[in-house]
Amino acid sequence: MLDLERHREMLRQCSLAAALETVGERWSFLILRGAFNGLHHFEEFQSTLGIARNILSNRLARLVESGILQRDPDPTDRRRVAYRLTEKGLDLLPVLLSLRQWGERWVSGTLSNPVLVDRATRRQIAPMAVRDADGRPLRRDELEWVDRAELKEA
Amino acid sequence: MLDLERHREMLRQCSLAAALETVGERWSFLILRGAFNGLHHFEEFQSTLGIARNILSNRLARLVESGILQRDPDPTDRRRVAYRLTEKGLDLLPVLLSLRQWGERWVSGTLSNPVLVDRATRRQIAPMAVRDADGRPLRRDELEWVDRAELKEA
DNA sequence: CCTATTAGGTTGCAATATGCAACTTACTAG
DNA sequence: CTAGTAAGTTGCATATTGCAACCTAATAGG
Repeated sequence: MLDLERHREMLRQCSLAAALETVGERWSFLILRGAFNGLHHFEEFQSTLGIARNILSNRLARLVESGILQRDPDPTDRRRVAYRLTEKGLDLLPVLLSLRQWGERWVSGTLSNPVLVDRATRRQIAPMAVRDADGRPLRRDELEWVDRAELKEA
Repeated sequence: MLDLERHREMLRQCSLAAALETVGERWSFLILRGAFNGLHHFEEFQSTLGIARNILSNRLARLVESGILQRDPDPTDRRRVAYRLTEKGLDLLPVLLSLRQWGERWVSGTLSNPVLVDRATRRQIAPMAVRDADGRPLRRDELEWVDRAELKEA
């Protein structure tokens, strides 16, 4: 497995691979979904997800280690530990929503619950979409991949 | 905070697990990244990703089976097979971009390449963000999770 | 204080999944 | 007819996951 380590280093330069290194393991994303929905404690994650305790222990440790969750011992009950999302973890929300919307549309067919709303207007958020710099949604035929070097014009 | 039974019910209705079922396996997403960047053939995926041939074979089969890729035998060279994204697969672009942007910002620190632009203006697309129904980006403190049933107010 | 229960783990072991190298099968090019 | 190429498959080693039982430190109740 030495080559595997070397390969991981190579892939670290691609930010997608880098992202998957930290959140691409089995269960990691479901744990994060739980965290976004207000779960904080080991036993809560364990019972709602039905994940094996050793795997949960391992994943929480890795998520903490990579700065996505923070581990806060409860001062009023020293057995308890609260896991909560850091800024880095909270910033995964667009990923989570995109994936959820895709699953909703193409796999499960059912509308997910709960739903995110604009607190002020109580209106549901827009579907995640690729948009231009002004926020206008772009169709796929309006998109093109270019080398970053060619971007300098204008 | 909501009780555990309620969480259990929420998590059951969430389509995230369904999505992860089909694209959450190791390598699947990196294969899709390749497909989005123009790879089509077995040997191309194999050599650019460095993935084991048997695993690649298995993942391609699963992605085809779940309708994310389609397998097109090349009529001019009957050894060759082109794997290309279906509508369902192409619709994963927001997920891929969100994840890539997160990795760029929080993990790799380096800017990814290539980059998506609006074909007409040559301007780079906006970062993936949570937006209200009118397309305005929302800060995290403007967001709230609500039960879908409470949404009915026009 | 003594005991039961709870929270958050760890351990040992079986079942799966992954990784690697070598091999195969069908073509195709020369 | 031969060499090479594309897309796999096979056998076997290593890693990861899942399960159940166990452990330890803290409470909670009487």
